[in-house]
Amino acid sequence: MTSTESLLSALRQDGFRITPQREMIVAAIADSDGHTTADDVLARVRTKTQALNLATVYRTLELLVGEGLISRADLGEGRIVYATAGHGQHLHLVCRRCGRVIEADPDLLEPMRVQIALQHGFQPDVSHVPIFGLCSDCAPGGSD
Amino acid sequence: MTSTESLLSALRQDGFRITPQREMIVAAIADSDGHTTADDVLARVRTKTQALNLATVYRTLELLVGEGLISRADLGEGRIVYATAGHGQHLHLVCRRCGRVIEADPDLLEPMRVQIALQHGFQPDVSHVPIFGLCSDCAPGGSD
DNA sequence: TTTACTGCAAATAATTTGCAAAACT
DNA sequence: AGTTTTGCAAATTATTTGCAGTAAA
Repeated sequence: MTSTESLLSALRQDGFRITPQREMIVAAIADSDGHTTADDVLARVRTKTQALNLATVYRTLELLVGEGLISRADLGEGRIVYATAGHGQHLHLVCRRCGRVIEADPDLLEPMRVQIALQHGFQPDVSHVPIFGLCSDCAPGGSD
Repeated sequence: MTSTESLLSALRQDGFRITPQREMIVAAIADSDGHTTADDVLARVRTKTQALNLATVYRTLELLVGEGLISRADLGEGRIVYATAGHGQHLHLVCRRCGRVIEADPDLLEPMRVQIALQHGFQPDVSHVPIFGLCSDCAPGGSD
């Protein structure tokens, strides 16, 4: 079963209706390799049909996040990205200067996650963690 | 020398003018225990005088961040907080559900920071790191 | 048939910007 | 005096919302 199908059936099970718009939105999220924005979802769907409004994208994204079916990461500067929950963990290194987003090994978060859970009873959303800073190209005093 | 004074002299050294507005804004940031928003800065200053416009707050905050004199952290949902750079490191645990922000030991970041630097040449802004998730009160299946 | 969902357009809200007046150096 | 900075108000951008029509179940 594709991830699109499982997301849709989860929605249906929770009593929500499956509309063409929702199908297309979910497919667009699943298609993206795991990082989409509201705008991007609209653009992807619009390559196929005009039958989708941005407001609907927002509403559907909100619905999916609320149902825990997709995760949401705030990369700063209004950049909010979504990914299917089954897509695995992400550690995004977001460059404050050039805006570049680098993927790092999410296992690096494990020790910290465990300690935070132990010390504060806080459950970090390790599925999608943004870390801000400067990439090698933008860092001052770098070796380049 | 207070941190307010050092920030102002740094500004002056870089060729910027010291205005009453900038003095008040810098003092407000230093006064706050290290976490302020643009709105909060305006409110703090407004308790003393009306001679300050929100646009000026934004411009000054941007200036200070650009000069590296204060750090800026995006806590999501439009919550952007500022802190004086000399205020030490912060690890914010931001609850996605209730919005609570818990302070954690920034040393927890060290191992990850080192690995990220080694593996990607990326320099995380460890002065102010937000981690999103669910606090003990909001986490499902918690022990409460 | 019933009620949820969608599209449209207007409403929000936070931040940014142009420009003339005011003020730092 | 000369240039930067400020205040004001309008512009911008992303997101949200009301409402009436459309469609899933």
